[in-house]
Amino acid sequence: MNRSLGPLMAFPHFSARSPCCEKEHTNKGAWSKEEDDRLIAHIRAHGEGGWRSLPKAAGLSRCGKSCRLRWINYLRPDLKRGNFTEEEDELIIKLHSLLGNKWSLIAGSMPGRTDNEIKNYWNTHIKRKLLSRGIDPQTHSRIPEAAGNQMPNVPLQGTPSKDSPGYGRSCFRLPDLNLDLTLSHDAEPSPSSSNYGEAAA
DNA sequence: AATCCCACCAACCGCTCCTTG
DNA sequence: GCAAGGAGCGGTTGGTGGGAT
Repeated sequence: MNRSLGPLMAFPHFSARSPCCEKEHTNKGAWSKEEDDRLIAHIRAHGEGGWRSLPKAAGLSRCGKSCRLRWINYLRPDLKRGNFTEEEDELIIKLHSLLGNKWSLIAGSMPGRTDNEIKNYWNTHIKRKLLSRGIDPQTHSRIPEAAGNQMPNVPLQGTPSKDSPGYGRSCFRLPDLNLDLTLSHDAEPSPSSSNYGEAAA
């Protein structure tokens, strides 16, 4: 991580934030079947949200963040799981070239897949796949010494960054991809933004 | 059979963003 | 406009299983 940490990092005990939970009294590590069942039962009864208070209400000795992660990445009923298809591979590559490491945005375009799953898959499979094609996984441009003819060295268009003007509200397009990604805080998820399946085909 | 190495992935950590009062 | 707290995100770590030696 290369975020500006500020002077407080030298003095962690002066953190401006209280911890999200009392770590001495929370379980860590792998979830047991019983914990999963409790979490599922609670969310079925009360719905998602209120993660901070959920552990107590559900009778779990877990941090709220941990509960949220477990639900989103593993317990949610609409998860697809299983191997990624070749089409999904290509879609991830294209979306990553467009959006960078915005895993949640990429996951938003891939129903049934989670940001964590995609991130892991990227780091373990796709990075290597691109390198073997002579493509830099971060820039999506050709690696000079591995020059082949796999891909024209086209500069990326509109790869967003927090420092770029209009971040979060811009429209990005990729020439060979039939995408119209309008990123807007107040935009409704529109059917027109769900044509990624066609684009990947 | 033992051990080492590597790939995979669930989960954690620390940060920023967003909402609310 | 500001501060505080909750939610969400992305990077990283650690445990585990399988293949190689």
